[in-house]
Amino acid sequence: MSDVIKTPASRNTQQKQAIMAVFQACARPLSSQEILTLSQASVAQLGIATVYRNLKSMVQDGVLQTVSLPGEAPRYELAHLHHHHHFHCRLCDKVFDVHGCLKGVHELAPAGFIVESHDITLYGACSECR
Amino acid sequence: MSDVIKTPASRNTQQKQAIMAVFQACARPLSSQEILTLSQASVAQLGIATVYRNLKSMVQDGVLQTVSLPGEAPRYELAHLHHHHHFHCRLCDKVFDVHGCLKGVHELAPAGFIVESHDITLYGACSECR
DNA sequence: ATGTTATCGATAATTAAAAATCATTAAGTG
DNA sequence: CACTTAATGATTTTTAATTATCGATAACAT
Repeated sequence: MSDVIKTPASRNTQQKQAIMAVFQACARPLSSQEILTLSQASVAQLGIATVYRNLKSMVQDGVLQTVSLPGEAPRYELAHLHHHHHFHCRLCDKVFDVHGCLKGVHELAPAGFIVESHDITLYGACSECR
Repeated sequence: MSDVIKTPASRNTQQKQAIMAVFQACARPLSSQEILTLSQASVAQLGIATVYRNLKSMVQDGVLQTVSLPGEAPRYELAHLHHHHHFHCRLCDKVFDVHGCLKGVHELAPAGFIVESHDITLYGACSECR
């Protein structure tokens, strides 16, 4: 007898494929509602519970990561992107990636504080909305 | 007869005084729970509903302003402080002010985007916790 | 093609933060 | 001091996001 615990085989469902395709097509952080709406173009009867289930498993699998912005419900983006920050459009509420960073961020902290990481969020109007 | 609508007189209660005193003593953003606990040193029987009520009116009156950090419930700080950012200690969960800012923050945005404001959040260990 | 079962979709339940309710208390005016 | 009523404190309700439930469906190994 084996002590090995069988991990249940995961299935490549149309729902999961549709969600993944949306992330690759959009290339920006998406809310659960955006994911639902955008994925329903491929799988019309998709439900919100399925979106949440897949987001959770895709984060656990390291495919996606959560994006937290001030005062906002979590959004999700593809994991393993290199260091970047975010722009939140006040008009359309969409979030976009901002590439690049700034020198001296960690030196802003008061003396005696140890800085391990940082987030920068920009606010304004995106190119579509301005 | 006058068309003037009388604004109900506000009262300078012990509860409100205690809450205000806590903000002046701490000089950092506080959560509703921190405000409750700290203010109970002055007014032992203080309830959370009173904290929420006073926070709301103090924000409306422009005395306090909300501080939103990624993935966190709102904190509150005295309004009219000059431009600053925040440090969130991963160990004690307290938030501290970070004075100063960086050049070129708004130039990080993609071409065609209009940046109106920004937030910088630092994460790590505060001087007490490190 | 068939059987097993992971996953689905619809909906109910849960959770945490904030707001509403209401009888009681106390601030501040006269 | 006495009175009016804003504000309180304990509690319930609401709200919004997420999770759990469960019968039905479809992925996929055989």
